[in-house]
Amino acid sequence: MNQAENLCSEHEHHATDIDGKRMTMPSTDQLFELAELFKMFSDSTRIRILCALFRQELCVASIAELLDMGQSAISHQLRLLRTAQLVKTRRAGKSIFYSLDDTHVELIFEMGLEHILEKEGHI
Amino acid sequence: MNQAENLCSEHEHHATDIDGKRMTMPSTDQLFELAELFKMFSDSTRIRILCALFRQELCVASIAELLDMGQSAISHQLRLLRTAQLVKTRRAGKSIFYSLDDTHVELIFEMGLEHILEKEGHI
DNA sequence: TGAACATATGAATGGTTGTTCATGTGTTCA
DNA sequence: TGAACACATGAACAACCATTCATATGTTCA
Repeated sequence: MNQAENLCSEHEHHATDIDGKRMTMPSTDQLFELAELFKMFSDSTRIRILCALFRQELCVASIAELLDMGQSAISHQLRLLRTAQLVKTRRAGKSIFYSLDDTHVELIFEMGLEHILEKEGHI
Repeated sequence: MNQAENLCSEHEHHATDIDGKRMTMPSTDQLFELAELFKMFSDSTRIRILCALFRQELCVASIAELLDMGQSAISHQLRLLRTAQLVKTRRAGKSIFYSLDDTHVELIFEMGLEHILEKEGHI
């Protein structure tokens, strides 16, 4: 029996400096915000919208047609993306064009795809 | 009135080559997988778990204590992270140690934090 | 101005999800 | 072996969420 195995029973839980670690972690508030950001990427519809906007700005009807979904559903999701400051709008006549409002989104997506490809290789 | 404003009425929706764009987008399946990945980051508890694992491997009880949550709740979340191949396990006696199983997670988080900081600056 | 169009939004709904409680599985050691 | 410990897991419940339907807002143009 080595020493590490015993620490749990002594309520130290194998961690030598839990309080110290907590201090170096991003604040709970920041991690909550981070979760909120990734929540925007956690839905297929929103991901497809953002991905479509990588290439060019698009109006709502274009996005709806591209994703083969109702205008209302798209509009609701765009509102969330707008609130998260991931997209911005520009009005042109009756249409409203949406475009990306963040330089990190593409990079984040790229690394997400790398993860997927890496894990697929292991199957 | 310029030409662009009219395209919506003609059901072209301002996009010159919608079909072409669809082909260059990642497949719907891939984007679904991508959403599933980001879904793992879309919860505060899971984010905090992963963040705690950046520094060192931890057993379940340590994580529960660190996050001030019940053991069962942590265990359920760890199961999801395991299924997503984001963490791996190592048994040591009665304890089971969890550690990160992906090199992209930290990079993705870093860019997420950059996004947050950038947007905070604009308020 | 008013009809047609593009988009936004509130309410309702079915599906999903995170936590808790109770219990099961696997390990250690006296 | 069996008690104590560490963790996993199934069921239940409440909270949340994405879509749809109906309708409202804002724009263009005849």
